[in-house]
Amino acid sequence: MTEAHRRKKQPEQVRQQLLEVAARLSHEQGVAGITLDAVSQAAGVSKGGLLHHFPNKLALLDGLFDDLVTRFNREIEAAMARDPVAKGRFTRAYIDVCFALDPATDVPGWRMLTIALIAEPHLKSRWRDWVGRRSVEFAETDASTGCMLARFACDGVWLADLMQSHELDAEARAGLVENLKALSAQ
Amino acid sequence: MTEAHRRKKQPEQVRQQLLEVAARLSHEQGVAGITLDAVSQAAGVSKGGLLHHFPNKLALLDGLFDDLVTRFNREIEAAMARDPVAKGRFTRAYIDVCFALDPATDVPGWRMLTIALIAEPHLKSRWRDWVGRRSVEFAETDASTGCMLARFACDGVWLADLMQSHELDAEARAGLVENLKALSAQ
DNA sequence: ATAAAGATACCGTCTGGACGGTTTGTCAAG
DNA sequence: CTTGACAAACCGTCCAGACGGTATCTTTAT
Repeated sequence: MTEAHRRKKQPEQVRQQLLEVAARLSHEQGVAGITLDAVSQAAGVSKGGLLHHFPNKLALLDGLFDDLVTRFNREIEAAMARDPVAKGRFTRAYIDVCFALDPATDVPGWRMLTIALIAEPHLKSRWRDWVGRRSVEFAETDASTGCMLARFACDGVWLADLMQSHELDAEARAGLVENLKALSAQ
Repeated sequence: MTEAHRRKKQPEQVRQQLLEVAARLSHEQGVAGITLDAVSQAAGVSKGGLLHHFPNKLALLDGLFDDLVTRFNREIEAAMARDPVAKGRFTRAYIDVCFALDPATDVPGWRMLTIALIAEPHLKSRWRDWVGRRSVEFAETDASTGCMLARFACDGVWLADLMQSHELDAEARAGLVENLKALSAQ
């Protein structure tokens, strides 16, 4: 009842909790699982509490998008920093990050994002912006057909992970990574 | 009122009409646009009529899935029949069919399907079955890393078309096709 | 050949529940 | 004592599906 009133107020932590729960629910129950009721309840917060942090559902999806893209960006940049060769550097980072995703833990969040991306015109355009900026930024080093091809293949693998449609063992994945990296240098 | 009762009964045609309308609606209004009311009304059929053909909403999605996969299969087989070389034949057909999709007309149906695939565990497993059967069937000719890679890249391009995230002109697409086909022979 | 007897293909309304969002209230920290 | 961080009840809408019909087609019995 007044439970949450008594506990220490940690708005930032609650906000993070809400995002995590939303990602988890989308994994367990599909898109339909992301309802304000379900998210708030699973996060141990009332619906009003959720709507205090995110004024409406779209804002919640937006927050999730920001969160995940920020994380993705950070990993890409970290991977790029480790790569001494300029040509195809972005593409190799893309490959590494995509294949480093642990299907059991990381994919769920992205699964939801994909669905939201395709379903929500608003998020779709934000994603397009991200892709557009990146492709301009790395036009000098990563615009070759080989690089594009490699990145598209990453997306395909990622999609396969998402819908668990292909059974790829570690060996097959390693083989793919090797070939893709070769393409990125071409 | 009794209008539709008087018209000739054409169950198969009505069924097809319902599927077409469902695909169209998902294109125009997103997944949320696929409601029993909207589909039935746009197809010029009552809700009861729709539920006569498809006992519930999942059955409607199932029907859509069957319809589209059947069409996809037919095109794949037609493309394979035109290819004299055994090695990588399936993969090349896959490439052709994926790139032959007219983003303006064919994608809408697939867009909805993708969303449903990711969102609906039931359809997801049916898709997995299809992929599994195909990959067994063409294990001899299309199991090389190059072939797999090419097909994954197709999926990536198809995803990009779906969310209109990349601006690919005809030239870039042609270049991709060329490279992918080279990979299929490797 | 034909009429009765289903079977099939629909129609139109109703309901119960879910869901996004609002409002009002309450507690606690600064 | 004001403001931020919640709680809890509530509202309007939308939607899936149930239900009870009616009209047309098909089969069967005569």
